[in-house]
This record gives sequence, structure tokens and C-alpha cells, in this order.
Amino acid sequence: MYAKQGLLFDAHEIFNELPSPCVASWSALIAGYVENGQTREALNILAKMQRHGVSPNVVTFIYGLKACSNLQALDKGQELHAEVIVEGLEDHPFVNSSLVDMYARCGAFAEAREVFDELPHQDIVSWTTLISAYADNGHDKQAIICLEAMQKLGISPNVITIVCSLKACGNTGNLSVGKKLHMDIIVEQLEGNPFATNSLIYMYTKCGSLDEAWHIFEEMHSPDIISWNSIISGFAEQGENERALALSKQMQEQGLLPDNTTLVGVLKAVANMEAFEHGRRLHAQVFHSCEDQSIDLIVATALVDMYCKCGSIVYAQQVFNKMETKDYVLWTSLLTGYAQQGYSDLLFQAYDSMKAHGLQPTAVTFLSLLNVCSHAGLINSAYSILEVMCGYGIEPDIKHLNCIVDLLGRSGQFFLAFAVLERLPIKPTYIIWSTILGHCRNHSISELAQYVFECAVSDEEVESAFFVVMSNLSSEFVSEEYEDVLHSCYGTSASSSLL
DNA sequence: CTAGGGTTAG
Repeated sequence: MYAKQGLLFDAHEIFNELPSPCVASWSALIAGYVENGQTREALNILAKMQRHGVSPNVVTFIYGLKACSNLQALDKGQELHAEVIVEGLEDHPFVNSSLVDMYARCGAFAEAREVFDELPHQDIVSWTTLISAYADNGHDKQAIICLEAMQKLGISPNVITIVCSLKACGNTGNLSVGKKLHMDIIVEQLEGNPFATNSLIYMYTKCGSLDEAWHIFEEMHSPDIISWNSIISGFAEQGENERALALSKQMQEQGLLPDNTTLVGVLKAVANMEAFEHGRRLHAQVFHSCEDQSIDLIVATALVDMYCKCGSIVYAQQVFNKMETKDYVLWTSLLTGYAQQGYSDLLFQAYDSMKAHGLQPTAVTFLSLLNVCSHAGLINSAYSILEVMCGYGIEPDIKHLNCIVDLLGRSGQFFLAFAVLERLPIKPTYIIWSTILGHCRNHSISELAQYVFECAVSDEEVESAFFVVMSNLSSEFVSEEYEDVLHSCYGTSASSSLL
């Protein structure tokens, strides 16, 4: 009782007076520490329990595994897995779901999957565990595949499955699956469930369906802070900046206090609008509201980003320098700011400094470096960056490739651009083709443009929006016959997207 | 006693 209420000291005192604590007492203590975020200490107690010769039971395993998840302690988790088998608990559904969760949260998805696949009964919880872990770690497509596999087996998603799946839909822009889940919510009469409703708002804003998100928000009787934050950051992310700001004001008029998440959403809107003065006021507000004047890391990242977007590199640096702990996202927001503003020297210096501070560059870091090269026309630097990047084991993706192609296209080196496209393991998409086509126009090379256009329309992923862009780009130099192709393609794509 | 909602760089 004391442990659950956060009175760990009292709980531990009582525990210490027990002459020979049984496994239930040990487990209650471990549970208390885990639930109060003291996972390290929980694992210490677990080890102590085992030194006393007490065998763990189901509850010990569930909390022990949860502690391993929180700490990303894969080694300890694997030890516990071995002990689960020693204790003969490998058929226990709760323990098994905890094992799947532990492996997935430690990033060991192959092991998580292996445990899951060998379960005697794959129940709704173990499925949801897998879906949730995938959705939280950027494997959103995998999450949706799981959802559909589960449904195929005749298992209906419950509200928790729906919540996790909606996140995956939002992250991948999968509106059609998202709408089906919305139907499930209506059928199951879960519209009054704030988790379900807030997840719908998240999904719809991420998919760009702002009207739908707004409709759901409006129908809510008393939206909580999470509902407000979802709609505010959703609008800001989609560039509906004034609406985002108006909503944050409205939220406060309703008597709700903005928190860090609200602030981050508002800062994003301000950054989009490049509204420097507004950003300054928010910064001052943040500064005064922090008792020890230490700004939250994510808020600081949003501030750095906002100042960079407003062109105020000096203020961005000030916020950055004042942070005691700097993670790689904070570093990257500054690096990206330098790249966006074309400060190549500052960018390369900061890149070296970041590495000197022991932080590894990521795919996003390299994208900024390549962007700045593209901006400054530094072809050779771009090549060597690509090499360094591969040396870090980071595969270039379509955005990196696009930088290189942009760089080559800009200087009219189309032949080289095509050579690069052929050498790299990624298939060019219509995004790449649009880049090249833009340069064809600048260099007035209509034959090549036609060829590039044909390559682009053969891309199966091509979206109707592309044809609009393409139409604008090509109208200046493309023949009438070619215009017909463009329009017929546009028609085909538009009708197929209705299916 | 297992799974769940909003926030950061592109």
C-alpha cells in the first residue's frame, strides 16, 4: 500500500522489519519502485531477493521486465527470460506479453517477434504490445501490418489496440486504415473515450485531414489538455499557424494552463510564420516561468529551431549554449539552422564540435551537411560527406540523394547525376525526377525533360499532387502532344486514387 | 499483475 502511494521510504521500512520476507513482499516492494520510476533500484532489490534464495514469481517477472524495458537493459532482460523458463512460467500470458514488450522496447525486434511467434496463445494484449512497440519506434508500417494480420485471425482491436494503431496511421499518413479504425470506434461506442478521441485527432491532423480533426475536437464535451495540444500542434504542423495560435489563446481563456507541449506547438506556428517578435515574447515567458531558469530540453530545441527559422542565429546560439545537457536533437536543430541560413563554415565547425562532445552524427545531420553543400555548390565536399556517412553505416535515403542530384543538376551535370542515380542502391522516385526536371527547365533542355518525365510517370508511388507540380514545371517548354500525356496521366491518377 | 492519448531536428 505504501509503495504504491509513492511512500517508498515507509514501504521499505516496513519491509525491513519483516523477519523473512516472502516473494510477495519482495515483489510488492519491486513493483512500488518500478511504478515510481525508480527502476534501477527495483532491479537492485530484485538481485538482492535472489541472493536471499527467494525464487521470483509472476509479479516479480512482470515488474522486473518492465524495469528492464524502462532502462533498455537488454542483458538483464535476457537473464530474466532465462529464469522465466527455469521457473516454468513460459506459458503465462502476462509474463509473455511482458517479454515481448521488454525485447521490443530494448530495440530487439527480432527477439520480440520470436517470442511472440512461439506464444501458445497470441492474445489481444500480446498483439497490441507488438503494435505499440512498432509504432513507438518508427516501424509504423510494420505496426499496421500486424494490425491487419491480427484482424485476419478474427481478433477485433480493443480501444488500446486502436489507440496504438491510430498513432501508426498518423505517422505514415495512412488515412484509409485510420478511417477504418474510426469506424471501429463508432461501432464499439468508444467516442466518449478520451484516449480514442485524442488519438483520432492526432491521426487526422497528421494525415492532413484538418476538417475531420476539427470536427471531432468540436464535438468533445470537455477537451483536456492533451486534446488541445493535439489540435494545436496538428494545426501548426500543417501550416495553419494563425489557427494554432488562436486555439492556444482560446484554451487559456477556458482556464487551462499551457504546458511545455502547448508551448512547443505554438513555437512551431511562430517559426513557420517567422514571427520573431512573437517568438521573443514566448521565450521571455518561458524564461520567467522556470524557477531555476533551466529550460526543458524539448522546449529549448523548439526555441533554437524558431530562432533559426526567423533568421536570428545569435539568439539560437544563446539558447543552445545555455543548455547544460545537449542531446543530438538539440545539436541537429542548430546544425540544420546553419544549413537553412547557408552558414556553411559555422555548420562544419559545429559538426566537428558535436563529434568532439561525443555525439554521433545521424542521417539528419548528414542531410544538413549535404543541404549546405548544395546551397553553396560544393560538389566535392558533398561527395566526401556521402562517403563519411556510409562510413558511419548510414545508408543514404531519398533526401540525401536528392541533395546530390540537385547539386549536379544545378551545375548542368546531368550525365553525372544519372551516373549517381545508377550507382546508389535506392530507386529514384518522382521527388528526384521533379528536382531534375526543374533543372532541365533552368538549362532549357527539353529532350532530357521529356525523358525524365517518362521516368517519373512510371513510378508507381507517384501521387496526383505530383502532376500538378509537374504541370507547372513543364508547361514552359513541353510540346502540346506532351501536354496531352500529362493530362491523361493526371486523369488516370486522380481516378485511381478514388478507388 | 502484461498493451494505450499530446511535444523537438528533416
